[in-house]
Amino acid sequence: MDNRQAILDSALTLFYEKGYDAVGVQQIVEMAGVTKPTLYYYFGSKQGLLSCLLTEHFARLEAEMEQIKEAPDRIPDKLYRSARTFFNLASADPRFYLLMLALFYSGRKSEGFQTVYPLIEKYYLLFVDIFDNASQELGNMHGRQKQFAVGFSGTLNHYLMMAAKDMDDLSNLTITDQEVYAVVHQFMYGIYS
Amino acid sequence: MDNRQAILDSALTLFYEKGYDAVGVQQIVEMAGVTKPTLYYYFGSKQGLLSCLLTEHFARLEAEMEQIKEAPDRIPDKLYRSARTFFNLASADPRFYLLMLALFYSGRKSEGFQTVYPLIEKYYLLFVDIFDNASQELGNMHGRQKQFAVGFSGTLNHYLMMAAKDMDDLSNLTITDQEVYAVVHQFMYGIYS
DNA sequence: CTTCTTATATACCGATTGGTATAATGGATA
DNA sequence: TATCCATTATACCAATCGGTATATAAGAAG
Repeated sequence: MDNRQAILDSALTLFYEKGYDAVGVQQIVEMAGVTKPTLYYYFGSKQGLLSCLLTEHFARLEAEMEQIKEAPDRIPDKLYRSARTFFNLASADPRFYLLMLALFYSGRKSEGFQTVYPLIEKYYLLFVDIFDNASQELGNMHGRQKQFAVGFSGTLNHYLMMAAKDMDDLSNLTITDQEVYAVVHQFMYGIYS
Repeated sequence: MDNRQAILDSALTLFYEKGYDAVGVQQIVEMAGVTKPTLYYYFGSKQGLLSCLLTEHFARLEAEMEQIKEAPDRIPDKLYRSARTFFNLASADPRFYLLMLALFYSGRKSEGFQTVYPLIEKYYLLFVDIFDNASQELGNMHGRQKQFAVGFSGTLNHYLMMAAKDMDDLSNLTITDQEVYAVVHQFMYGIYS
């Protein structure tokens, strides 16, 4: 048994279910079957645990997103591949994705928001970059790149929120390629019009 | 001085800034310039305070949304008026709207979510109703009314999140009629296509 | 066998948590 | 004046909060 991993998994479940602030470290270690010093040995603090949890999950996006950014694809394809990547991440562990959303929507001065924001900003800036490099393809964007970046990621998040909403068993959250296409298609509609 | 109102206002600010779970009742009463028994006299519990806070703000929507539902307008007009109403609510007090969003995105088993959900569901069902009564106008919706309802309210929330994102002073959060039109227009695009 | 390092548990810390028992205000009513 | 009711403060509660000092167990290295 890997205690470190057990702690991470228990924390993810509890943070997702009840929220970061509402969960005590005591509850986490009990669920993981360890004691508090073990948690503090690996993660240093409650916030360190959250930070580590988020960073390790976000790492899965890293390579793939970098690839998409550098590829010579046209905008619709880049957006399609990005959406597919995000949806795959959400399917792989809905708990993580929904926790991320909850933290992102929480108060700016909260520990949770401040922990997740740097990670989210990274991928947000990557989207800005994609739209920046596409001025020639989409014509003059009049500085609306940021708006599109926020809009696109917001659209993806909203779609996943919708998909997860009515499920009580999140273990088989899947988004088909047709759905991905439809989401990106509808978003592009808004850009071209 | 109205102590009850002072408590509600302090709670709204703190809940919005740091999150419901991260704020203690002690902090609330200190900011309001009262003591704990005063808070418990008026609201009974911390959750009672939140519930009261949300209910009183939601009440502003009540009449207007009921009017929109009963009106003989066509779908685009109903959606436009609904959007305008929601945006006005957000403008009137961005703290409340963003708190509501944070609670809605928080874990299903959290006190905050369970408190806000019945209130949100009410207006969600109202949207479902609007789309239900519009089958003849929009053609066979193949049971996608709920999807549209979630999608529409999600679009509004997402737009307000966007608008509030980069503002450090939320006191003048305004959404113009042109913007409202654009948002609804883009959403309708997705429906007809 | 000894020493060093990694990993874990017992038992504790002061501070804060949501909540309350009790009493004292102060204005209206009788 | 006496009574009553709404409102507020002092002082307290057990429980939990995030975090730690100390000791110990186990395996690797010398």
